[in-house]
Amino acid sequence: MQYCYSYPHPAVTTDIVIFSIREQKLKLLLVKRAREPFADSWALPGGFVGIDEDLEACALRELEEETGVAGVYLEQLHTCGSPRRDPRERVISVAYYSLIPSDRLNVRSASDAKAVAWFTLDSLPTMAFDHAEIVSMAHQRLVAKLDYSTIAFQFMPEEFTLSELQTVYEIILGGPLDKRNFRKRVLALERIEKTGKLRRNGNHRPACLYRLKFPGKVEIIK
Amino acid sequence: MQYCYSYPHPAVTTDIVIFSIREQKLKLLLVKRAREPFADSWALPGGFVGIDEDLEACALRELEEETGVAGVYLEQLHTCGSPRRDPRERVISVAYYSLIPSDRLNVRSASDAKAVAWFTLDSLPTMAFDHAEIVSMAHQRLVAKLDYSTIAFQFMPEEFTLSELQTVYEIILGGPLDKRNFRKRVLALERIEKTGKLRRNGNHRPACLYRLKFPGKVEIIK
DNA sequence: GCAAAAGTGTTCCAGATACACCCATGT
DNA sequence: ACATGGGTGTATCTGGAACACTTTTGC
Repeated sequence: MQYCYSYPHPAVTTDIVIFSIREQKLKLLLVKRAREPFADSWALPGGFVGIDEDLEACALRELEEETGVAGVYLEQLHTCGSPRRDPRERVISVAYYSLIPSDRLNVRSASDAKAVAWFTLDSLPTMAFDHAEIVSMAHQRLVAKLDYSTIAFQFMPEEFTLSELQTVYEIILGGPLDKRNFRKRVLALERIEKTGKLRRNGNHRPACLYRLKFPGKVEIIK
Repeated sequence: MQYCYSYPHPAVTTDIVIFSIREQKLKLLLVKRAREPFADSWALPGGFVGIDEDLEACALRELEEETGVAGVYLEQLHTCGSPRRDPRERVISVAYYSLIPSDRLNVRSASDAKAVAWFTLDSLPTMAFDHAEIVSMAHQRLVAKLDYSTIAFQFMPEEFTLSELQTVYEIILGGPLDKRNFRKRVLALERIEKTGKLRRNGNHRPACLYRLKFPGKVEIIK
């Protein structure tokens, strides 16, 4: 079967930068390419957009195929279309990034026989295509959004403690935060509430558990 | 001549939201479509991406074709790819927005027989495709960027007065600003400098002229 | 000398920052 | 009783907001 046009058409893909907090580090998910080009290189999960498929739907589908998770935060990042970024044909890629709560551990190890692994940002392998650039943009955007949005909440499981939330901010920002100021600020947002439950975790006072008032909703603050 | 692929490919276009300050208003440039679909509707300037053409190069080309201006600020906004946004075939559009200095008046009235006109944001005509959404996103982005970047400087001609710059901010933000606070803030950025020249403009004290220290460069501030 | 825009500093307030101790639990 | 992380309030600092008069020119 052939699909013919009176002028040349590019192919269009989506690629997804999938962030999560794992083992107290900010990590992202890469897949090992099975086929040429860049066979055996690591790359962002992604794939071709179906001819009747919405761009975001495509990204969500790829996300679920690679990680087995659905219903997570997804945002469009940038569209890369340099004419020679793919040696096969002209490919324009719409990049998305996604934040996955730490408790969604059921990442399929190898959905369609591809190796899948989490990498920290400071130990990234050489990546296929222009994926290193995309990752860099996504990271910048994530860090910027911590400041002026509630995006970090998307890393949290359904119930979490304020200390856990603070740790997430500290991991992404790369430095310690003052506990009292952090709590004051985050509670003043009025976007989280106590569940009433406590978490007993070790030889110390149990922590109050919180939940998001508006799960899935990322708001601009300030 | 036919171009054939083993699976269906979408078409890709760029569309450009062209902002400028004209007659003390924030306006944007629209073109009247000559052909179907949406013949005689107003639409954003834009067109198909050449198979070997970079996305940004395509936007710049369209921009120059419609306005006759080159070397202006251009930024990628969003990629729209809803499957039914164009009735002809699947078209994915990479939207850009652009800021044009007020003195670049040489907008070609009708480059290729199309009507071209400037519209204020509160008197926009019904627009083709999803262009109204794109305009709305571009406007939001512009307003947001005023706050945390030096983007507004891109509306200025080579030489300008502080009052003119303040007027640009007031027009976009839609309200008056305090003159002393405005000057303090904008000079503290250290991105503009006196040319040494004065502008005599009426029955009053002449104003110092300023120029950008880094023309074309938009920086994040704060 | 009068009208009209250019230019210039200080006070005040709110939001961010710095900082230290008691609490509840497990061993 | 002690070790461990959980939880809380106040003083200070800093950047933004409010605000009014003098200067230079053209008529």
